[in-house]
Amino acid sequence: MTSRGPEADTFQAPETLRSLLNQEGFRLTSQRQKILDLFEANSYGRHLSAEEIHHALAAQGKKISFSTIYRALHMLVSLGLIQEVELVEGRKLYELSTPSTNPHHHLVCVHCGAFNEFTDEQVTQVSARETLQRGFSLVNCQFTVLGVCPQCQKKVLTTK
Amino acid sequence: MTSRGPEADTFQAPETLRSLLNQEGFRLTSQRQKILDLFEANSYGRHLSAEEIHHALAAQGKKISFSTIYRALHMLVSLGLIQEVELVEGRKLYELSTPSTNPHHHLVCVHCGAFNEFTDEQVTQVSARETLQRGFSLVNCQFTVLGVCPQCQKKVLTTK
DNA sequence: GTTCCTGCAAAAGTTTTGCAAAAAT
DNA sequence: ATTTTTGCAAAACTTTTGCAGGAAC
Repeated sequence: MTSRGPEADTFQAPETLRSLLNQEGFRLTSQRQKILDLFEANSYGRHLSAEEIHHALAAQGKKISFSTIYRALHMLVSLGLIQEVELVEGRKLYELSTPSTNPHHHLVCVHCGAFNEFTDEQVTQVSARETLQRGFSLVNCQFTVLGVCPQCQKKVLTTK
Repeated sequence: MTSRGPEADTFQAPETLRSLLNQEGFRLTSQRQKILDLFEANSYGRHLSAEEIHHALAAQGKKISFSTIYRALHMLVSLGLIQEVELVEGRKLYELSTPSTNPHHHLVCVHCGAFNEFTDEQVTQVSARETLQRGFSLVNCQFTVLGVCPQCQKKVLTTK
């Protein structure tokens, strides 16, 4: 399995998923379909962990083992369809890929874990510039801003 | 243990380490001293994992248990002396804190794991702006750019 | 002397792997 | 028919925790 690199930044229409997989020597299984469906149903900035995927599918009566989930996630990452982000410690999250010209970033509350997303042209430009300067090819960038959200600021003040 | 927040961004001279700890109800132990020494000896952008700390200290004939290492790291983070970064998956790295007005960011090769650091005023401004806009207080920000370094680009081309 | 800290060993949590049965091509 | 994929169970890996003995204050 090799990464497809930065050019793989457009979504695949559902009907082409099978041929995309077959093209790479993979097979379209109901498990993989369900997992990708879940991402697409949650496309508005939802991040999913393996645990959340397992739970959500179980709730729909579709039990998929963790090994299958992890293997599917790795495959989807290697195809460039989803990306790994690490907002929460000790656990990987996955989200649908966005075009590399328009990555989005995260503002996370260190107390409650709530997060906002934002896009920023300047940040995108910086990633392009830094990679170019050093001869790297750009794969992806993650900008995570950690702070304390307004609600938690109040809590902290009143608790102490 | 509570976070000291963004104001805790100046280094403590070694002789004041004890009083800093005592002030917070902690004690200065040889283990904690050794761990912090290691960070200071590696201050030029070195990131250390718990495993690397354990190994480095063992090499100096100073065996410290993982539980002690992890507990010390947590304490040093809560005091604002070091910070957690997640460049490599599934493992936390720690580095000496830098002033919050001058955070540095990372350009990581997804193939070999090599990384460069850089600072960027624009990125710093964006983090300040985003937190302000949403009423968050800024704790820290991590900008990680993933790419393929020049050496690995050559390897990939010749191997395929 | 009291309180905090260390080390051990065991546990917890997430992710990975080997293997036989099942499914996709 | 062949090759990939799944599910299970077990392992691997990093990190956390309980507790008795030891160190710092």
